[in-house]
Amino acid sequence: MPELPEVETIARGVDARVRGDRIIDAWFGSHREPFKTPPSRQSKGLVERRILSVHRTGKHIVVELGSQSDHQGGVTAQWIVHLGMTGRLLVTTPDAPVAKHTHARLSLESGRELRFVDPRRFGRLEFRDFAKTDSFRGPGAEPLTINGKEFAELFRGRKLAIKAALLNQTLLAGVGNIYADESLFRAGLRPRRQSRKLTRVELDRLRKALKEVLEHAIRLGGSSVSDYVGADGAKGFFQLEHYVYQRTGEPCRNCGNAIKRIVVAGRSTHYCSRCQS
DNA sequence: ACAGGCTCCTGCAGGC
DNA sequence: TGCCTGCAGGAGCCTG
Repeated sequence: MPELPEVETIARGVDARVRGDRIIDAWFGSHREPFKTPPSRQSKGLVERRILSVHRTGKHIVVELGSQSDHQGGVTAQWIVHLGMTGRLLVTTPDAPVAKHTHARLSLESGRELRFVDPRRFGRLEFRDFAKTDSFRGPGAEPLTINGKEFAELFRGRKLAIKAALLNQTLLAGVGNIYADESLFRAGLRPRRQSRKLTRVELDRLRKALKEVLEHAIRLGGSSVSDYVGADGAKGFFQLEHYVYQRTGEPCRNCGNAIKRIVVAGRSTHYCSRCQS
C-alpha cells in the first residue's frame, strides 16, 4: 500500500497521538510473519518503555523508545514498522473492534492502543534493543534531501530501466510504483529508458519532479488508492492529482493522448507516449 | 555485482 | 450465487 508520502503521513499522525505515552502491555499474533523479531521478544522488549517519538525513514516507521527501568535519558530501543503493501498502523481506543488480520496491539498508559493490521502479511515488525544491536539505518538515500550530484551518481552506469531503478530501495528509499510513474511523467521521461543513458539534465529534472510530487502528496495526506488510511483512519487525496498512475486508456491531462500501461520490473507501469520520451 | 523473475499472502473486481 | 482469473501501492531470494 504505502510509499513515502503515505508512510510520512502515518508516522506524523501516530507521533501526534502517542508521543510521550508509555507502553504498558503488548499483544502479538502467532503467525510466523510479519515478525522480523520473534513476537515474544518484541512484547518483552516493548513493555514499560516510553515512546519518545515516531518518524519515517524510507518506507519504515521508526518508533524511538526510552529505557524500561529509567524515566530519564535518550533512545535505548526502537520498534521498526514496515507496512508492506497492506499494512496499517492505527491509534484506537481499547474498545474499538479488532480488525481481521490484526497482528499487534500495544496498550498505552493513556488508554489508547497502537495496532498493526496487515492482511497480506508482507509488512514487518522488528524490535531493536541498543544493548544488543545498533540504531536502525534504512537502505538507500532520502529522495527529499538528496542533492543533484548524489542523485546522478545513483544511476550512473546502470543498465536497468529508470523505473526499476527508482523502485530499488537500496538506491532511493521510499519510492514505490505510484510515485515512480508520477515522477517520470512529470519529468517527461519514458519508464523503460536505460538509467545510464539519461543525461545529467534529465536526471536533474527527475530529481526535482520526484521531490515535488512527494512533497505535494505529503501535503495532501498521501494517495488512497484502495484501503490506505492515516493513523486516524482518514484518507489521503493525492490520488486525485495522479497524471498517469492507474489511468490506463484515459486521456493524458497534458495532451489528451490515451495513457498506456506496460509492465516494467514486473510492475504495472503507466505513461503518456507523447509527453514522455 | 547486477538484473530479471519468482514468491510470499489475502482480498477484490470482473467475466462466465 | 459461485467459481475462476488477474491484479494489487513491497521486497527478499534465487538464478544466470
